[in-house]
Amino acid sequence: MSAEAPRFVDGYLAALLAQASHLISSEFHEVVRCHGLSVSEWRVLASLDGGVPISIGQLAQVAVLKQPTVTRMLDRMAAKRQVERLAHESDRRVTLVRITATGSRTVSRLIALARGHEQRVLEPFGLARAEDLKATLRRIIELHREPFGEV
Amino acid sequence: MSAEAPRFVDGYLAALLAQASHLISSEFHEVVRCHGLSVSEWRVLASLDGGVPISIGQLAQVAVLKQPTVTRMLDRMAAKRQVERLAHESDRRVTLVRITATGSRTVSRLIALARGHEQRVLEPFGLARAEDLKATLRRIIELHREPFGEV
DNA sequence: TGGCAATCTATTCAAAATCATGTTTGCCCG
DNA sequence: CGGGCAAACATGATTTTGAATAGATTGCCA
Repeated sequence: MSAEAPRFVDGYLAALLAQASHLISSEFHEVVRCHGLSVSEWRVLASLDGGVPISIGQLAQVAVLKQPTVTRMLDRMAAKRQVERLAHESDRRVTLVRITATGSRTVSRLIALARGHEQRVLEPFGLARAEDLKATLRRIIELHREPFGEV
Repeated sequence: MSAEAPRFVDGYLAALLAQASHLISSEFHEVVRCHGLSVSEWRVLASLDGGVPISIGQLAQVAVLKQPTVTRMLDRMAAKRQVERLAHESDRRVTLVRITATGSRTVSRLIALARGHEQRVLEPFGLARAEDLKATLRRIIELHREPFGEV
């Protein structure tokens, strides 16, 4: 019967997003480590999956990392032949990054596992509510991405 | 008319959560910095708001930080008289942490601003959809919190 | 066309986070 | 009781991160 004063963080959207993101990601990051990748490497490879080259800046945005972090990580990952840098055709300021066949093999396995994990996470909510959640998140992202964060 | 092959990360829940969390939080973190706090300090103070003492472990969970990080941060914040450590009555392994009056004043201002920011973020979605989002996030958190993460 | 602001990546270096481990306290059970 | 084990926080060593900045290239415009 005691009316617990609700904590600010239990109702604050940013806190809920951070907490949910952290809990869900952490679970899968154990799998990632078991496959010999760091969390950041997994993010980079997952972001590059599909084979379409993107710039370092875009990669940083998608992988939720800072540009200097990505630059350094690419050095290591290129040494391991997981990714490769290539020049932009018309703009020589830009360095494009592409996943290699080696990197692709690695990340394919992990993506399959990630899909399985995601499915287990979303199972209690049902398809409709799961899609609704994703749609809302996508809309939030769309509304808050850097004004000119086009592809 | 070209059917773009959808990127994995555009449909992957963990990626959507991370991206949304990052974008929303980052926006407000600029305000935090302007008030002379680091992002982690803001998280700690916001987590302690309300005045109820909690353990360092709990604080780490709520603030989405590791225990050693919190321990060291508390040293600095205690020196600035924003928080204080106190002993647990019955279990001397536990260190409880409480926000001070000073810390409370600081965080109150920020919380007011955070509520304003949150409102602007959620405005495009309407009250019902906003509450629905929060409810889903809370349920995800509940389902994935450490088995015995009781208060 | 020359020059200047803007854009993009690399680099630097100090601060912060993290892993592994140590220390203290509590708990359980023979 | 007391030894073994687990929990909670602190600490030490190392890695990672990030803000600031440099370097290189491009776009703009007078």
